[in-house]
Amino acid sequence: MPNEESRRPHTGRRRNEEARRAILDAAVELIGRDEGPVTIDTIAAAAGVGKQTIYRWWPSKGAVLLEAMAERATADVPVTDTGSLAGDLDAFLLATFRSAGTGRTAPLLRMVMAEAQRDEQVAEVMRDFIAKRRAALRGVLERAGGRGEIRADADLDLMVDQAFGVLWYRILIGHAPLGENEARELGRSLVIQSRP
Amino acid sequence: MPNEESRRPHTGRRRNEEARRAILDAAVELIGRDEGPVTIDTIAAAAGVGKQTIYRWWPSKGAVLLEAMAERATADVPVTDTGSLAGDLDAFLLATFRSAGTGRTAPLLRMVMAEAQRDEQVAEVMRDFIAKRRAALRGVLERAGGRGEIRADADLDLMVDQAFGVLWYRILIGHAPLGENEARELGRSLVIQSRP
Amino acid sequence: MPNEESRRPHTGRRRNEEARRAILDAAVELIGRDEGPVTIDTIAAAAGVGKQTIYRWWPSKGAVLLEAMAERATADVPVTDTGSLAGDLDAFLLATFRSAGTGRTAPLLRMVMAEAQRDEQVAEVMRDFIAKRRAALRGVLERAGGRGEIRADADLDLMVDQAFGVLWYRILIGHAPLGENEARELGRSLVIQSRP
Amino acid sequence: MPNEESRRPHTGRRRNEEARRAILDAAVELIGRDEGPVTIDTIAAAAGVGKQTIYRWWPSKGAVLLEAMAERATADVPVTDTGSLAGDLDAFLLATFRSAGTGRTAPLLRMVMAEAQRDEQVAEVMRDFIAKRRAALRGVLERAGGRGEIRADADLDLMVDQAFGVLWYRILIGHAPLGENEARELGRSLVIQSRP
DNA sequence: CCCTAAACGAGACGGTACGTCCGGTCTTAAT
DNA sequence: ATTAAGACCGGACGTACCGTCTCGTTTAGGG
Repeated sequence: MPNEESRRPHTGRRRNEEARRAILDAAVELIGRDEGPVTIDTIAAAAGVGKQTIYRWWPSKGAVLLEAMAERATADVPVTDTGSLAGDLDAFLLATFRSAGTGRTAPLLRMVMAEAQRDEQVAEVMRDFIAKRRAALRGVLERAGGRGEIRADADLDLMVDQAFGVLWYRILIGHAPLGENEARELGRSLVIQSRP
Repeated sequence: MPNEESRRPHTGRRRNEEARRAILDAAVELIGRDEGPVTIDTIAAAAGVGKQTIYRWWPSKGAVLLEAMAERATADVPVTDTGSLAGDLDAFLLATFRSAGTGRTAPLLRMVMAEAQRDEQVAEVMRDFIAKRRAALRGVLERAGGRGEIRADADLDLMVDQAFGVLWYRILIGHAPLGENEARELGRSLVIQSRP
Repeated sequence: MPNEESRRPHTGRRRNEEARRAILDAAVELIGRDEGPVTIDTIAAAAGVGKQTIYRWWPSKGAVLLEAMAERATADVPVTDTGSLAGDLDAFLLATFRSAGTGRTAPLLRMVMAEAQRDEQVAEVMRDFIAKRRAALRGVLERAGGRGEIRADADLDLMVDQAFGVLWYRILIGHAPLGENEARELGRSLVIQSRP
Repeated sequence: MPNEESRRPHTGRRRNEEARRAILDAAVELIGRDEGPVTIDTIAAAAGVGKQTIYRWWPSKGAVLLEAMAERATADVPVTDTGSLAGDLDAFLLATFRSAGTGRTAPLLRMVMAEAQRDEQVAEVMRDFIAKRRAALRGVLERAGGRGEIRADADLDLMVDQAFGVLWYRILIGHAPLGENEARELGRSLVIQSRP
């Protein structure tokens, strides 16, 4: 690790961006295809990369998956302001469900969540990631509160967890779909329960 | 495999119920104590049992944990009828949170859920278990509907998933507590959103 | 598998010669000490090596022991030419008995022979090894035949098998010693029976 | 092992002798057929017998095989007196080779010898058995000595071990046949080397 | 234009857990 | 009381992954 002064700016070969991409893509691809176990070895082989190249940049398999997941999530779910709680929720939840419910992403999320249960390091980064997503949704609710759309004694954190809870619960168990209708219905139920 | 007539009733030694108990208890105990990894070997050793005795009756570690989990859940969460949606929900959610949020049970649930993401056999039994718990809560809501306490266009399945979603989401991420206050607040929000 | 041109010379870490030595030595040591069972696990532990490192290079425990045995045998029994059958036999048998009858080697030979009875792969390599040893002794006899020291109708293969038969029989049963006197007496009996 | 008097003729279910035969036959049969491993379980199953019935009468698998082997050996090799060393040796060795070289017996002998290398109890009984066979052959030689057919300084024990050594060596390695010609040639070589 | 340090693909390494097999003991109902 | 069936404890097997450690090669600065 370079020190803060960076006295010797750099010598030697730089990180290969292609390898990074190949690793993340191979990981997602393997999880999505669901053929056999997804291990560091299979990821490395699928990416045409040595194992050490993975361990040089990530501490564990969970970290790789986590980065792949985070990459997709931040790209897909920008927060928009439509002027009404109903509109904002709809936009947020539709984008979120579309991103998370997708064929390739859902298995990835399942894997990351499973990994976080075994690996405390992954769990920690996961909590950070989750905190950001929750803050985004809570921001939507707080803005609506500023507009007087939410009853004073509403538990915003609980509402946030109801939204993400439904999402994760259905992803992990797979007993119900995660389509646009479900996103809208969920938005509606949150609007109703928060009315002053 | 014995046929439905059970023509050949049984020969040979019977299953040792003490061993079964020791295995399930050891598994829960080890997960709860959180000292080192919980493996089939450590469970067998802690239960004073040969590994084969575990594999004779369960196909995998996940199946053992699942059975231990199911045992506790059915014992702890009977459905009661208080006459009102608010009362019924309170009773159900308080019992559920108390059971699931307990020191020993929460790590067990996390482990089982993680296992279900890797092992399709576990996932299948998990889905059965989850379906029963959801049916119980849905029963509470339907009874309230019969009393006219619920608006006609409410999505009962979504409400059920909001409740269990919050529960699992908080267990798996661990960002918020799962105490009596949270149970009550959750019940209240469900009552509000379902009012006609 | 490298072709004859060796187009791709080699990539990746090379076989660790120290590990190989440690494994073979540990195996012989454990058999010699006769404390508890000699298993792949105990060999690996004694050699400070992972089990997989053993299985990467040998197909079975028998193969490990066989290699250890072959190593010792070729080192210890060079063929010498004294000019007379009696002298050559004496030299060969003394060296052979000294090598095979040694404290550490005899238990090794017993183990290998036992293993060869269960494992056809070991048996095959064993037959190769045995064939070489038999050829060496037969060479001694043929050289004597060239000098006219052996009757025409002598069955050289039978004589060879008498020599090695006595050796193995006594090693396996342990009813008689395998010292210098026995080697000399055996040599004498072979000389006598082969006289023209 | 049932005593010779059968003092307590019967209580409870009676099948002992049949079971004993079935076990010994099944063991030999399984070893001879060479299909899959020969374990206590497979022997019990093939004999239509419970495992406990085997362990009631024999201390280990090796003991079963040993008894099967001993049964055949004593039946097949009576010592005869033809009046000459050459004749006696021929008779003894032909009978021995015929018995040991047989399709079903040779694999049995290999198995027993292998077992004796691992199990000291089997080794002990094996040494007894071997001692008897050696004594029988030594008796033949001593009788010839009494007739003046053997030189004074011949090492009778060595000659005995040469004979049995060839036999076992070829059985265990399988590099040469064990037919009538080999028996006769072996007898001839022993006669030659013992001539006064 | 070479030198040197880092990153790379390959793959062997020490280690842990897996799920299976087998040996020898114990328990059950039937005979 | 003995049997066949079969569950039990213990322990070795051979495999799969993990995360680390060499190898020899490739690549990008700095001299």
